[in-house]
Amino acid sequence: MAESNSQLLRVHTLKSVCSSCSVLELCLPIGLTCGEVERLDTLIAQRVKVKKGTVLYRTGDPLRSLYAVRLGFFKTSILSVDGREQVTGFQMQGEMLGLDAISNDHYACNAIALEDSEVCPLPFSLLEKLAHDLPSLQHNLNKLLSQEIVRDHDMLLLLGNMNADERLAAFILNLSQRLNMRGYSSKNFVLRMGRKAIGSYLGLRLETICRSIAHLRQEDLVDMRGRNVTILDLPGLKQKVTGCHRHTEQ
Amino acid sequence: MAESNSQLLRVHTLKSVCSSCSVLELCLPIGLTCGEVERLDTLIAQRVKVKKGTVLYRTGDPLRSLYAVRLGFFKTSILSVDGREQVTGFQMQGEMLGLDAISNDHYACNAIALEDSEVCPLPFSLLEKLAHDLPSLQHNLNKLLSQEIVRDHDMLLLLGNMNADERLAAFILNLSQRLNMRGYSSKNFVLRMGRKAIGSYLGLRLETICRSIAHLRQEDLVDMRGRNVTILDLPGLKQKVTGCHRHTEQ
DNA sequence: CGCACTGTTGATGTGCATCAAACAGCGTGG
DNA sequence: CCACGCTGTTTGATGCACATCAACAGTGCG
Repeated sequence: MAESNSQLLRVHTLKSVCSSCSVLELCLPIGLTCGEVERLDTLIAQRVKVKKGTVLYRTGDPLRSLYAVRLGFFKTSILSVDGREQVTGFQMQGEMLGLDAISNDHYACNAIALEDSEVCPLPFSLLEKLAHDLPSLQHNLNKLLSQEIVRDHDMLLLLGNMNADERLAAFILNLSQRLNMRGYSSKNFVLRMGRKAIGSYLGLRLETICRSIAHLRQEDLVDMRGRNVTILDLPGLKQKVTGCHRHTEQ
Repeated sequence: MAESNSQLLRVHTLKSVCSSCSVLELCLPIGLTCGEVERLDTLIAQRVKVKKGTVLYRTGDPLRSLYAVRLGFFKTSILSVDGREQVTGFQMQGEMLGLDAISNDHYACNAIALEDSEVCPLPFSLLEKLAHDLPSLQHNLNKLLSQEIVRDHDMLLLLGNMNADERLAAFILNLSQRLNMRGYSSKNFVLRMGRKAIGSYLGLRLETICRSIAHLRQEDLVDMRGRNVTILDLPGLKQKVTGCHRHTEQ
């Protein structure tokens, strides 16, 4: 039995390596040579399945690994003392979980799978060592961290300056674009999170989310029934956001 | 003349090194050995003075250096296309500017000095090389980036869940604590930014800031006249924020 | 089939934005 | 020196966007 188990594990391990991973071009290995990706492979003992609703890590847990999302969908959130939840992000394949834990070796948020998912745990101490050997990996890690900061600043702009309809439009456009980058339809997709989570992310109540959905529908910009989203008028939707959207020169 | 000039520069250079810098224990060199700090010194060609109101860098400028604030006070902000401003942070001595530029080699915000200030430019490509030689420097850089993410997430919680009075209380407490860490009074300090900038940072209008100040004064929590702040009731002020404040286990 | 959960829509209230005016501080120039 | 304008701050009156409370519809699961 031990043997058959190790056989199974081996198969699993072989499948888990970065070099054969379909999200390689969106993940940590961007721009690494084949040889470098192979060394990155050695980090990943195995992929881990995370069932829908399962907590990947909790606030305060000691940092062991960063997690690359290989498949599925996560949300990260922080909790106030009196139980109010602030969703800090939604992560899909190729995106990294746990970056906030580097600050003090403990995760600073909760990460929950919104659907059956799969992650590649990257033991952080090993990752740091490997990054030392592979400067472009180190550079990628730096970039990843910095990108998260830029994203967060964009969220500050959203929360500080946009009204409910604009926030929702920006949210839908953001999802659309990220799905598109991954080869999925940018016009037609299904939400992995409920209205409450969207509301928490956008700093609104779930009822307000519903009403803003109704507004966008009345303007024939999107069709949303339940969790199914169809973008009817992409330029119109963008119009709704630009103006209050980030000014990025170059 | 060239000689006397280089003499002057030399003096300035000598004074600029990390090893003799008073904010060393709050800056990049935390935990570095003397030898390591000396190597970090080689990065810093000279300190740069930045006059009040001067732009240190703008959105879209190519990343050349990160900047350690040695003295003074900065604000960073992003601009929406139609000119609305979102302040993303206020930086004081020992804090780093430009971390968001690593994401794509261009600064993603504007940095402006709120008073006459002084920064240590850290040429980023050199910093990366040096970090490769000094693992603990690399680790510090990673931590710095991650800490910025955690701070930003706290701001999301603030903007998403707190009312005006709570936001202002949190803001004052945050300043008080950071000043305290630097050896200044935590009860008595002067604001370096105007009501408008505070409002932008906290997602509120300047009039609302004024009113919230009035509220906190009426409750005898703080005395604020103009830019002078006196904290009268620290526990009371904290009380105002806890409840909606971040739940951090351990 | 019934129950729980999620989403939708309506009625009402409130916290903050907006508009407006007065005031304080401060440097400039007459 | 004071008059002046400029900028930043304070306070009041009003309106509106979103929260809150409540009822109901749709969906999925045991």
